[in-house]
Amino acid sequence: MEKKRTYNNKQVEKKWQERWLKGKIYSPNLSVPDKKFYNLYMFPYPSAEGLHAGHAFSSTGSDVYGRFQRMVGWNVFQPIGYDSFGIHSENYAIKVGETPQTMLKRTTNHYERQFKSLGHGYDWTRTVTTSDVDYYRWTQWLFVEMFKSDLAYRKKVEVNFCPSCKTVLADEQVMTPAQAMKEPKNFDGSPVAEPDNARICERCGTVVEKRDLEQWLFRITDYADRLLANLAKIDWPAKIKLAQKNWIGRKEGIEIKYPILNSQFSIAVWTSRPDTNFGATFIVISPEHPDALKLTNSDHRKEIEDYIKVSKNISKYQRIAEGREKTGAFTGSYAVNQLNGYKMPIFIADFVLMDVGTGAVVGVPGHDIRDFQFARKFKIEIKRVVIGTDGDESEIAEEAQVQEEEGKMVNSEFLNGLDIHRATVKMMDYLEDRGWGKRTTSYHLRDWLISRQRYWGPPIPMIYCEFCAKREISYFTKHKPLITNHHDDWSSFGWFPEENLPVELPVIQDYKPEGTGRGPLANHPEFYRTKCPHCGGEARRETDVSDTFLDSSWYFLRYPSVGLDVSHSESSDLRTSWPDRSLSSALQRHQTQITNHQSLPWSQEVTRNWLPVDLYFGGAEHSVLHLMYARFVTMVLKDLGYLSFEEPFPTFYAHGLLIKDGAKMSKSRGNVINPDHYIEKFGADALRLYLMFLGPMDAKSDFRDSGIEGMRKFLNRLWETFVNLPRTKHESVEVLSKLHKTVKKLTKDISEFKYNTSIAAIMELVNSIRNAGRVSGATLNVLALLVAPFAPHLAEEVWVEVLNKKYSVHKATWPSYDEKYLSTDSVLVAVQVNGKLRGQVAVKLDKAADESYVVALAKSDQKISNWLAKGKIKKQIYVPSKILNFVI
RNA sequence: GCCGGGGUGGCGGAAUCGGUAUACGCGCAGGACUUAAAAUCCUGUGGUCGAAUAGACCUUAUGGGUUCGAGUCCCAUCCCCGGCACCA
Repeated sequence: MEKKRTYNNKQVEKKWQERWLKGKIYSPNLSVPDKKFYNLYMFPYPSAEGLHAGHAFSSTGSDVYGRFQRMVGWNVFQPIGYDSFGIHSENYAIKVGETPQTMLKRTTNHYERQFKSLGHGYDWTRTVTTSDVDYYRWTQWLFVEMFKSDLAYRKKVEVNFCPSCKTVLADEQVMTPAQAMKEPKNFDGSPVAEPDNARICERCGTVVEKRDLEQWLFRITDYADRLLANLAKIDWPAKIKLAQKNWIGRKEGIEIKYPILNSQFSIAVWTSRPDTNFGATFIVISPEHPDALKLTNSDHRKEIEDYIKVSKNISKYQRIAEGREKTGAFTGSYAVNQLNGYKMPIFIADFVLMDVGTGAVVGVPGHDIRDFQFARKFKIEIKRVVIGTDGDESEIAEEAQVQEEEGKMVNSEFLNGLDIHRATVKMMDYLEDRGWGKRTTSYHLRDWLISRQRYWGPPIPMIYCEFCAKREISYFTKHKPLITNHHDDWSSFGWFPEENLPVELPVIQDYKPEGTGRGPLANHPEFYRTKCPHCGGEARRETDVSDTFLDSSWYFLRYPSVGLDVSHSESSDLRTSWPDRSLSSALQRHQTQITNHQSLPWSQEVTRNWLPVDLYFGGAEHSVLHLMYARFVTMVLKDLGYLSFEEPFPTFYAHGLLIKDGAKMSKSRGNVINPDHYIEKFGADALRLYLMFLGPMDAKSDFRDSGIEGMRKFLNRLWETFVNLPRTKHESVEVLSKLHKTVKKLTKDISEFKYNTSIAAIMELVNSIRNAGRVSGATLNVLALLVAPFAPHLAEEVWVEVLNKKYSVHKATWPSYDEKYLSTDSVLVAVQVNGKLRGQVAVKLDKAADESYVVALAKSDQKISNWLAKGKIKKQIYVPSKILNFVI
């Protein structure tokens, strides 16, 4: 009797992990551009001691795909790194009472050990850590390029400020409690007034405040149209594209100027619905509107001033909260609707926001719910100018009668009878012809706020010289902007980029934020004191650091070039990749410099061969943050001539969320899963299989401890199958057929990320083999390959040790669907179900048998009887459809 | 409110083109092995009625429709999840 070998998962997994690393199995030669597959997993930010189960879930999903691609013949490059700069890591360092440097040294080691213990096929010779000076000098370089392109500028802006994190947040980082999945809390501990409408810090859940601060911004809005248009070209989940589309929020409209009665002034409003303008009966402007007081009559001054004062103390988010009673105050002046001479009273009301449109709204109460509510309250005339689909022509007295969507124009002179969409176009033409309005497009997207008043980030590499500022000298005095030319809409005087990068982040002890509106570096003269690059006089470095999302906006460009000495010139010519449109001379000079080059953050050759990313695998929570910023940065780099493509991730797959026992994992629930525990107890293969078996990759998956036991059992049975099941030369028909089907199913399912059904199919196959009680070596070969993406350690062990192969299973070729098992007969059968004739089935066996049976639709049993009588049906048998394929 | 995606056993979830609904796994029940337990293996397992491993009826959120045939297609209703939202 053969001696039973039992499966020691711990020993096997450790052995192969070491061998893979030593043999550099997963470190491809990137100078081979053929059949390249850049498989990218969204790198984690270290804000805890190590990985949580969500990382294990999503990274395994990415790894399975990478391993599969490798087996079907692609040269797969699968890197990993750490998004270690930024607020998440800094907050964690503060929490554990360490410097970020100390904390990261420990935790990134832990992350690395965990990633390795999961058995992922990462290229450990090419990793990226965004807080390494080798990396962030290039993040700073990117900032400088932005500045030189005139895409970076300073502006005093009303910013979101988190009093707990003591920093400014981008709009995208401010969320509702539901979005952030956090309980809202006030900084001072007081109860949150309207928790559902609160806007909180994405990171800590504190209700954000509004502050006016001078900040650096990137002109992402200049790229709004391109970001929108390109969505059609990329293969991303529809919901992510939709989120980006909504976030960009492009709307065609028109800016209309209304003269003010008895005054030389006019008021500009923006509207997307000029068609209803004959029904306009009032104007509302925002309390922050610069002309608010100018438009106010002396006898209304007191009232208006009081109103503005009160509205200042209400947060923006409360102001626009739905269902809130309208408030407002009359300025005493009127604007004239030149279409019909109507005198429209001008009000100030807080529901109008200064940063939307022109900060002024024309009120059409008959056809806008919000305007209707306002008109009701202030007893303003309500005119009907549209008859909706309900045909109602009566006076509009109820909110339900307010028709916003569809209809035909009435009471609108030259528009009468037109459908509202055609009327809109006609009205725009009319207004433009007379010079009363101008078509403009409005966007929801705002410029990207880059500055952070924090310590743990790349110092913004800019220098401010007061002396030069006074003399109105700046970088742009000598240099032309490379891309756009906005520098005259902000004062760039005194600002110069640091050419000698990196600007190193000093190691300081007092790195915690103070909430003063300035970063901790502002307390360190040894950092900020410097010389002006222009006049050589005393100057001051910028002490803000850049947003974390700048670090992660380009990391995928870095990976393939890690370890290459790219600071020497590569004689490659980028000219072919230059944009066709006419270039400014400044940009042309710049591109000549690139070609001749100087240093770059990446090798041009490797980048040309390996980018863009072939599959980007990550979470949907970055829909409008990282995924938008990375696209923007890539477009800019393309325009500057550094890259030949403008979409970094042509294919993106968004994985779902991992929950535990039906609830979201959280520390307060005490249901956070540490993958280490499960790897220790069940092994990495069991954990991988279980995580992938839970459910569809893109849905919420529910982790239950009892389930993983089953996977361990399955792995043992699998091992038994390889080692102890009696061998045979002739495989049974059942097993062959099943094997056949499984190969086919997996090939399709894995490429569509249907991992759970893939694993189920493998289990079925194994059950079928074990029921047969014997197995052929050929079948085992195929089985090992099928299992390999999911349970790489076990697959490797049986491949090399049991099946005596000389090379790694991951270098083996994925099995193909072999047609030779198929018969060439063809029969036409009638199917009986439960003794009743249920239809005629033509079963063709000449080609792929198990997919090509065709159900011929018989209109009735009578018809089948007829067919039978006429001999059209050659054979009538009872066929349980489950075994239909075998009967064939 | 608008725009997406869903609703299938005790649970996670399967089901190409409309063709025996509930694959695979968990759980549960019974059995084998064992002094016993664990582990392992075998059998059963949608519901109701039924002594039944006889048989019948019902069953994919609810109600209707198309079809020889509907989880799947169409209409209506209810519920859940995600995105957007006084955006002019």
